[in-house]
Amino acid sequence: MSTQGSAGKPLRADARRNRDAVLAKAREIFDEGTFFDLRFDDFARLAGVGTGTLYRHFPTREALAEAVYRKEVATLCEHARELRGTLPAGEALTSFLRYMVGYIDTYQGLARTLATLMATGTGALAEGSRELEQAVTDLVAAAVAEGAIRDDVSAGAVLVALHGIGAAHDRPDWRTEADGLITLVLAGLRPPS
Amino acid sequence: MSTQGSAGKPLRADARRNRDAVLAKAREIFDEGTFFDLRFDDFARLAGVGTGTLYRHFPTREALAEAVYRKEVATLCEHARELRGTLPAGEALTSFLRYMVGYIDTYQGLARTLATLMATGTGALAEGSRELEQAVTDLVAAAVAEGAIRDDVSAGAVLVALHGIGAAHDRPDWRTEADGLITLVLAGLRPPS
DNA sequence: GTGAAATTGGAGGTCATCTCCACTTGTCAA
DNA sequence: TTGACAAGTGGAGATGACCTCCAATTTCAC
Repeated sequence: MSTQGSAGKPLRADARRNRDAVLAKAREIFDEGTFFDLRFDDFARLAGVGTGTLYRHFPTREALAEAVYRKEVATLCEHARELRGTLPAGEALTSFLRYMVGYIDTYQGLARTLATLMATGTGALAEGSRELEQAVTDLVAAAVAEGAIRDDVSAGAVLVALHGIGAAHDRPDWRTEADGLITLVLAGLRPPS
Repeated sequence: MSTQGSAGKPLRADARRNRDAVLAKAREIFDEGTFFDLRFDDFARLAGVGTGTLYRHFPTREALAEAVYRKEVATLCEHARELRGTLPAGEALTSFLRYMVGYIDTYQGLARTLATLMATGTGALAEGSRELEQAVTDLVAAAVAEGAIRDDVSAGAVLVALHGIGAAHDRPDWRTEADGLITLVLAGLRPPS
């Protein structure tokens, strides 16, 4: 955990303590999926800080969400890199897409929160999204280079599918449908022989 | 255009006029994509009615959105049925999916509004969604029956893909990616020979 | 230890949402 | 046509969430 805020300036000890407390509580509430149901003021109380402090560290709800989201994305990207290093590119891509579904399934609340954020579309997620996007793009590019998948469809198409899976997670039969979509996409990606 | 409200009770002439005025203005603003940026009170002014009247007819923003959305969905479903009647099932499905992308492309504002609504997930869209879902399910079932596509993936998977396309419409390269995803899904749907 | 600078936290201003009800308009039977 | 009652209207104002501001407090370099 870094000793500085998002701007790079070193924070005073008490400031850092408070910032971390807020982040920890936010992550907790993210997981519960109630992040958007809570009054922002009450949230400050829950984290044990005053509203002023909360607003100083995170000027908007979205800014806070983004801070939490960044850690998640970092973890996912890390996993993508690992796969990339240990498997043939085609399998790495397959494995990663399956992993994403499982990940979203496990952290349903998080998925709900993220879906809301994306749709509200304040662009707060731009940076985190770009990182994840890059990871998927790399996997796809590598698979194309190996000839494991067709080369006439962009990685963006796969990302849109993932976006849909994340956004639709409240469907009753979500897991089956998500797995099914990944199956379709992977089948569709096979190079025409 | 019906002469009654959503509950089925016949409305008085002035009530119907107001309701229609609100709906017409709502549709307009839907298209602009600013539906969620507007104060609900101001919206009443724009439609030429008092706030009380607005709230009487549509208790929430979502209720209003749903009323507009229903018409759109009805149009889309009608188109699906037409295709279903004039083309072989496999082609009807292909055509419909391509059509949906074009439709969303044309009505970007509408897409943005719908994406927000879905993510906010008040369930207000449940009924309209179900109708659209049924249309796609029918197309898929018919194609399976004809042996035009594989039978081991549910229509839900296709819907999730569509959901993603609708939700991701703000991506810079959206149109290409959406077309690409449809291509992948269609290719993935081909029966393993 | 001391002073300067950074940080805190909650009281209160601001503004969108929604309710309420005195008044207006439409409907229908005679 | 007219009267009387039901249905509908609309905007003033209550409500409550969001965010700002600044006096008091804490940290840290010297």
